[in-house]
Amino acid sequence: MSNITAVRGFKDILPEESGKWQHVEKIARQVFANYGIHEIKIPLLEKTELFKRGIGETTDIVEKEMYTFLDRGDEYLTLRPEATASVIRAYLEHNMYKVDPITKLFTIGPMFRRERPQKGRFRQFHQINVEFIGQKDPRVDSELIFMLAHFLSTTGLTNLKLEINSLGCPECRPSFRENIKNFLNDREGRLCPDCKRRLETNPLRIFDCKNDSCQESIAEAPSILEYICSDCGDHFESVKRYLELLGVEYTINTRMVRGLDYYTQTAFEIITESLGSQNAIAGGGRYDGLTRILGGPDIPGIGFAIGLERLISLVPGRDEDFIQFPHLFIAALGQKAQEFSFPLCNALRKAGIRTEMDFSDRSLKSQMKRSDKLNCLNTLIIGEREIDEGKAPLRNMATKEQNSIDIQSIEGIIQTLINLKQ
RNA sequence: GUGGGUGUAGCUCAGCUGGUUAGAGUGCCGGGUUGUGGCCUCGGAGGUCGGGGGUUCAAGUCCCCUCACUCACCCCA
Repeated sequence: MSNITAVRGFKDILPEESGKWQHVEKIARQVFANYGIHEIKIPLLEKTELFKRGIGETTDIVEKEMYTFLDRGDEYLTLRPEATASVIRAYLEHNMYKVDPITKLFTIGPMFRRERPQKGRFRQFHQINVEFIGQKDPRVDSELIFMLAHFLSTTGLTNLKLEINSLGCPECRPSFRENIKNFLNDREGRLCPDCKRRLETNPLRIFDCKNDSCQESIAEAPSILEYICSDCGDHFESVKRYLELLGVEYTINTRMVRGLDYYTQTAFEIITESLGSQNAIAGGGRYDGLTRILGGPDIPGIGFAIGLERLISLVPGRDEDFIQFPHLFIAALGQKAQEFSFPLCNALRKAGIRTEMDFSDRSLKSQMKRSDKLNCLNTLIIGEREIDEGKAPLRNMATKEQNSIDIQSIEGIIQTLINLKQ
């Protein structure tokens, strides 16, 4: 019988990697707290309708990437492909806007998209999401981006690039879309097959194509920024001004389009050179129409998602730099010492001292080897002789210094080791 | 969904044009005298050569199918 393996595109995060994950999540919680953002935990499973309406029926995510199933012949459910729709659903469902018109939320967890796996892209992947709901002020856009940059640099990332754009609003986007379509219709012969198809489905996507001929065709194309209405234009100008005020460097990428239909006005991405073709480590934008689409009142919002796998792969430092080594290894020699050490070991742990020991009663040499392998800071050697004398050598594994410590009482040993820790 | 690459010990890989009991490094376990780790040294365990079929006296090595992983397209975090 063959072995059962993990599902394609679903990854185990192994113990040696988890230190880095915890480190990054800890920084996230600390940074977010400074900006008054509170954690919300939302379900992994939602009614399919939520994503169809929220993300958009014709997006790639909804058309071909969702894990959807019929629940006991009753209703269609979907493993969430992104978090914003769920956060807004919860926000509306609990009437949070009535308690406080300004809400800042974050959530951390897995997302599911059935794409072909490749470098930096998995079918189950993790995101950190932040949503600022209830404010339209361009300063909100700018401080959200400022905070994202703050967070990423705190994790140690460098050489990141911020790109921003404005996608306009339901008032002004359609006219731009028509214009691009007309512009490209004349040049259809030079477009790649994919882009010919996009001409009908989503002409804005042609901006993203990497094909040289398509890029040439579109080089002269009008920019969306020439078409957005004055409200959107003013908003974008203010966002840029406030970014400058906050000292955030950016470049304008008029070709950036986003894959989810709910975005309006400000859109942004953080990209890196060092990740291969999946180069976006974070992305987001404003979604002022989303609450209405989901059946609520008209409430503006803006947010972003960070790809945790991508982020963590760029965090400097080796995996082992993020794990906590034991303070102490107890090498117990012989029956009597083992009997003495077992309760001692667990009393030390209870007192906050990371302690390890070995039950196999092996030679001191192999117990020392194990202490070394576990990277224990100190080793306490206890044999019959030590128990009789009430004193035992405590070896500092780095300096090789050995000091005799009192082992008359467990309380005494705990106190000695706590003092040593400081 | 479409292409390319790769699948040999826990891990990283070697195995020339098919030829006797499949190798190395690393990791693991144990020794190198009586109670002290890292270095060195000796020994040991560990592989249905991804799976299935075929060609052949003989296949890890050639052919076909299949699966998995991986990179790219696509899309996005």
